[in-house]
Amino acid sequence: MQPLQKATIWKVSPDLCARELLAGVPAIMRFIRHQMRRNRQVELTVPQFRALVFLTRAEDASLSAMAEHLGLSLPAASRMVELLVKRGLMERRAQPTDRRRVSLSLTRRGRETFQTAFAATQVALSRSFGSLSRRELTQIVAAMQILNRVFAPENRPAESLKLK
Amino acid sequence: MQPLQKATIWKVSPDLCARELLAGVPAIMRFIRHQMRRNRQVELTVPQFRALVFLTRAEDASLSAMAEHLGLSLPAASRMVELLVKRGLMERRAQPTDRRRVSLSLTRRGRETFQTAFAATQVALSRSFGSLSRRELTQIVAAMQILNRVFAPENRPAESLKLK
DNA sequence: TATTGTTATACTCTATAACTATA
DNA sequence: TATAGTTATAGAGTATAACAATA
Repeated sequence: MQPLQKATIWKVSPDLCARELLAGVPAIMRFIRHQMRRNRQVELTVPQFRALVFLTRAEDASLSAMAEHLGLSLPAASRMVELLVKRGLMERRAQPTDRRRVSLSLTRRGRETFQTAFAATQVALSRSFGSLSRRELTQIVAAMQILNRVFAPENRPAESLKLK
Repeated sequence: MQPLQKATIWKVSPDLCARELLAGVPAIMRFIRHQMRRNRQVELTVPQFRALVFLTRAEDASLSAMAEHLGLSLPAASRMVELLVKRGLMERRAQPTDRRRVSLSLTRRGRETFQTAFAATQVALSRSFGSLSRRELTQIVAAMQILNRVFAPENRPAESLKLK
C-alpha cells in the first residue's frame, strides 16, 4: 500500500503485522481451497484435509482431541468424521477402555487420498513460488515457522481452560 | 520438524515453502475467523469482511469485479451481497450506463461495522504478537508482503483467461 | 447472440441446544 | 452427576446449471 522500499524504514509493530495477515491470509487460503477442490479424483475440503493430516500424526485420537486440534466444536467435528467415514477414508471405533470415547484412524484409502491431495496442493503452491528468489523463500519459511509457533493449537486461547 | 537452527542451513525450496504454508495458514485463518465471529455486536464472516474491505477500496464496483477479487463464483457473490444488503451494510443499484451491471457500495452502517470488526480483529492478532521480537515481526511483515504479491488477485490463474 | 446477474439446487461448514450412552 | 459423542436445527459458504434482463 505504502511507497516504502526497505524493511528497515517500516514502522514494524504487532499492529502492522496484524494488518498484513488480515490482508493476505484469506487470499492464500482461497488459493489452497481452490487447489484442494480442483482435483476431482480426490475432492477434499480444507477442513477434511486437515482432519486427515491430524490423524496421520495422532493415530487413534479421540474425537475431542481432533476437535480441539482443528478448533472445531464437537458437533462440527462429529459431522465431518461422519462424512469421512461414509466415504471410507476414516474409521471410528469405541475405545475398549472407555466406551464413551471414540478411536479415530485412517483407512488405507484415507492415507492414499491424503497423500494425493497433499502432493497436488503442494505442487500448485510450489509453482506459485517458482519465480521467487532464494532470499524471498527463506523469508517466507522463517515467517511461517514463527507463525506456526504462535498459532499452534497449544498456544491458542484454549477452550479447555474455560472455568466452570 | 528438524533440529536445524539457522535459516542459512535449511534446504530452502518452493516445496518447503509450500509445506509450511499448508501447515500454518489454515490455523491462522481459523484464529481470524473465531475473532471475527466472537464480536456479537458485529458478527461478520470472513468472506463478508473481505467483501466490505473490497468496497472500501473499490466504491461502486460491479458484482463481477467483487467476485473476481474475492475468488468467488458469481452466484456465491450474489448471495453474499444479498445477505449484506438485507442487513443494511451494503447498497446495490443498477448502473445507469449499463443496466445489466450492478453498482455496489457500503452504507454508513456498513463502513462503521467494517471499522469495528477490523479494529477488534487487529487487536486480537496484535496481542498474539506481543511476545515476538522486533526481528521476528519484521520477518513476518516481509514475508506477508511477498505473499500478498504472489497471491494478489491479479496474479491468480485468472478465471477471465479461460478460453472458450 | 453475448454479457451480467439471479434463482434453483445441492452440498459442506459451523455453531448452539438438546439428547444418549457410558463412567 | 460428569464426560464423550450424537442428533436436531439453523444459517452461511460454495459450486454448477438453468434462467432472466439488458446490450
